[in-house]
Amino acid sequence: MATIEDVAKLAGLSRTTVSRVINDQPYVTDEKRQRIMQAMNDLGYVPNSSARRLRSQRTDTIAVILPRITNPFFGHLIESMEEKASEWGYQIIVCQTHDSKKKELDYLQLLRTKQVDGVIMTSKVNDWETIEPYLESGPVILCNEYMESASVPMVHMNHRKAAYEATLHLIEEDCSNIAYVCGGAESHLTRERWRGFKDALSMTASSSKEQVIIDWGIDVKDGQEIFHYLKENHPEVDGVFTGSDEVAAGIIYEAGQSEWRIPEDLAVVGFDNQMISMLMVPPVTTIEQPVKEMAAKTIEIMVQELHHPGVRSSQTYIFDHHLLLRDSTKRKQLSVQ
Amino acid sequence: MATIEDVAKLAGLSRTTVSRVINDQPYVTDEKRQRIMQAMNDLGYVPNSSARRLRSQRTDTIAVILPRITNPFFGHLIESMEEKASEWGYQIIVCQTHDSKKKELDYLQLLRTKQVDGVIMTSKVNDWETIEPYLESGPVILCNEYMESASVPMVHMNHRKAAYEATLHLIEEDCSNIAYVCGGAESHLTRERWRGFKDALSMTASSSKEQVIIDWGIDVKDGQEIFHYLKENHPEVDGVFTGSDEVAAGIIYEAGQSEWRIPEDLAVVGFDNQMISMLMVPPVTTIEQPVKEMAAKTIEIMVQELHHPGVRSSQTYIFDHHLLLRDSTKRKQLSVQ
DNA sequence: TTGTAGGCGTTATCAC
DNA sequence: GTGATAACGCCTACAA
Repeated sequence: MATIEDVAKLAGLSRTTVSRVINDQPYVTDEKRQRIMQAMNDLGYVPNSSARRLRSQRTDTIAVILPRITNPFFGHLIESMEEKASEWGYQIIVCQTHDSKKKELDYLQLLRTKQVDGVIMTSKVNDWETIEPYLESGPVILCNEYMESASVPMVHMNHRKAAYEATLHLIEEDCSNIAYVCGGAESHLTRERWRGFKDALSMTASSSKEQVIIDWGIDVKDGQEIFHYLKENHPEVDGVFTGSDEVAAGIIYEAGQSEWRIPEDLAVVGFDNQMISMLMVPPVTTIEQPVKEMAAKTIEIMVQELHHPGVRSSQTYIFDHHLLLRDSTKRKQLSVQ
Repeated sequence: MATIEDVAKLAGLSRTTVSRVINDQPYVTDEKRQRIMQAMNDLGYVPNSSARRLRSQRTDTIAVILPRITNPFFGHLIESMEEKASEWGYQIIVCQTHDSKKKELDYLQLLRTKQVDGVIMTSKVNDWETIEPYLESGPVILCNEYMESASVPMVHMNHRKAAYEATLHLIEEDCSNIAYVCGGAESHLTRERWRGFKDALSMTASSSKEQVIIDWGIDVKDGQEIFHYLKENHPEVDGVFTGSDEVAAGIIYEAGQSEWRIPEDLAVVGFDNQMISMLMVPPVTTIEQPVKEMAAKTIEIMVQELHHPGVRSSQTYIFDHHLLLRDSTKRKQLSVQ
């Protein structure tokens, strides 16, 4: 590997001057600049990034913590983040926790060891008290996941309101026994959805029966099992609010296998407006999140914090959801027909 | 930020001894080891990774180049790679090219600037001649995408054979006008599939009509458009081989909207065995790739190359596919019923 | 068993 | 305009 020293020698100049050329600085005659460029070319020189990092104390890299990238919501989120970040000259490193507290901390450690300049958390499994000490080492931003009291910037949707609207919709479609399905790690986001769900239920005088709650629904497979669980143990349930389109799809798929009719026998609401929610038969009523916008805003804040360190903001940006009504909940119109 | 020097001072010892403790080396009395650990704790010391990288000339990071992470096939691939890599203490950085030649080269450049120790290419948009010079800077492995003549290790399926089998299956199901759909960048992988497709067709005396080829099918939306394209321009087509489950899903969805029957009016084959292929109505016949195994093997080779540099192998590992027969192609049995 | 000192490749500071 | 020189934080001969 050629170093800056080699270039300097070949060009018959000093490292300093070469460095100036590399970094597009002034105070170099055109003639020497040419000579140096030539030398760099001849040697196939490229600046060593480890050395630059050590010297500049910056890595131009951002860590994004998420549960698993195969969850399409996070896939889309990180895709958008990567695009935006690269516009600013930053790299993204993907940190999958698989909901492990240890892994999450390992990844936060990247901030301490200066392998990344900042961390974006799209999920959170450790307590905030455990995470807080890491803030000293660099900016941390919460995107998607959030908390009550902000000590860091947060970018997210109002999940409580979203869940509220979705549940209300189920009620309006004459569901009288609505099950609640969530999954993944216990989190504020999940609690917010739960609150929204309860808010809606409390609007109605009904719900005599005991509430059916399922907290282990993450993917399609879980959805399939959940259907059978409901069928066996809670045949009275006629509506389900799920925290993900994948779970909703699993339920609907298995319902089809068992010759249940959706939405007549069971209305289903998903979350995230993934492709799959449109493709299912029947298509799934779901909640759309402005993923790109949230990703862009998050990167924007991060870049700002990195460019103006010390100005630690803790602003919160809340985005609007959009309830997409589809056939998986269309009970009234169907019965009229 | 505390440095090794600070720790040494606080413990009343030298940097060397501290370094020994950090790296779990022998020749340190237990007592001093304790003292140093204490000091590290008190100062909240963590080794600076940029310095380590510069010193050791290693980054413990691997770049994975792919078109887009929201394509589930690549999502699963990178998920498995990340898991395996982290077992070996390596990080993965995600490099989405979006099929841009420039981006691909930018990412390969990471190898030159020593930001990563090695590169895994799961797709390839530039010519091999363009890529070859980068091999000097570190190991490059092809996973999924491949070439005729190997100068680097390759891990992949036999796409020709897979396409052959899938097409043969369509023929056996009495499809007489089979359209071929592929997408993304022109690549060897695509060409191999095309060959397999032709191999199968050449087995039959039929196919009087001109071949219908569509080369712009990547995702669900494309699939939807392709359906309409076929409906308008090639109503004689009664079978489609697609290079992706997403495209297949799009076709099937739109066929449903137009009241076409699948597979009676049109049989559809997908690729990759994504969740969606099982969930569609009807479920989609598809080709399963051993994603986890390929990912694991790729990381294994990479780690080996990194641990024993110089021994540049160019071994090829070919994995078997598995054709999953589902209802989207079940024409014969249906007509018998 | 411990410490000294040099260097990994850059860039910033200060002289010239 | 240009060039010495000193860091950045760490590891590792080599010496003691």
